[in-house]
Amino acid sequence: MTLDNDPLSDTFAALADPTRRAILARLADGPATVGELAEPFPISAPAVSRHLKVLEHAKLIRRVKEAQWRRCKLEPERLHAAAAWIEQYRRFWEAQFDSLTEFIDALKNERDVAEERDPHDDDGNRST
Amino acid sequence: MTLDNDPLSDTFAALADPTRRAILARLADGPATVGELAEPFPISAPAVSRHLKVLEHAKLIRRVKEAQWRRCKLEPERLHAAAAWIEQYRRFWEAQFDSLTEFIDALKNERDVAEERDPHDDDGNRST
DNA sequence: CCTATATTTAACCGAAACGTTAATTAACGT
DNA sequence: ACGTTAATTAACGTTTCGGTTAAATATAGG
Repeated sequence: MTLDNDPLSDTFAALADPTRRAILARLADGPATVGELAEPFPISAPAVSRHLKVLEHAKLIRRVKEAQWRRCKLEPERLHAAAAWIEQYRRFWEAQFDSLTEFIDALKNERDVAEERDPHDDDGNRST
Repeated sequence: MTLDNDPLSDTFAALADPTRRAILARLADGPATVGELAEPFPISAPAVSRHLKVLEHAKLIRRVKEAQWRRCKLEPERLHAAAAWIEQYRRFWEAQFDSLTEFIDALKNERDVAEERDPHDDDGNRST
């Protein structure tokens, strides 16, 4: 639902795409232009542009015009809201598990994949 | 449906639907049968069944057969993973904001809506 | 003004999401 | 065995999503 649903749905929908998550991860290292963001991905510029529009609509990023570039910048407020929503269930997993390290590892792996070239390969661990 | 993508995509995609979030919220109060879960929603039983299948595929719930019922139960591990992923960005929002209460309020609102009758209500909490 | 660069919009396509109703499977109670 | 209840699967339609290429827009700079 691209229309103005509830913010939480927009946030989670935006996060449901690995390319968009990779874009956010890259943006966590600092602002970047659309071209810089598009460079690692094997998809066309319009496709990236649309991903950015989704992220912007979800208010996960903000784009500021700068000459002929649009510099993108992380906007963490909605991530905060999403985390707060999930945190409701903290008592559940705390009651059952306590293994945090594997999740940290998993997200680090995804981060590496994003930093590389191919964002839609989940177990594509590789070395350089 | 989401064929075997990465788990994180499945998790966020599952959370992107307000009906499914409401189902999870209800399940946070304890296990329930499909019929019990379907009752508050104005959609058909097959639609609910499919939502449950999405949640089960994403491993956010588990269904155990019990006579002619299928009791659904929250499975928090993937929520944990999703929270862990988002937590990467904690430093960003901590650097910029500190208003936590409004998010708590927002999720309470969504919870109320779910508990009521109509799960697809948008809570326009903030301006713009 | 003209051109190169950066990015978006338009038009289109196939696949997936989400809803429906009708039919089906499974288990219970009598 | 039969009928009832619980839930799913089948078949179908509409909308959204994610990708493409081609065209449009905007800005910098000779």
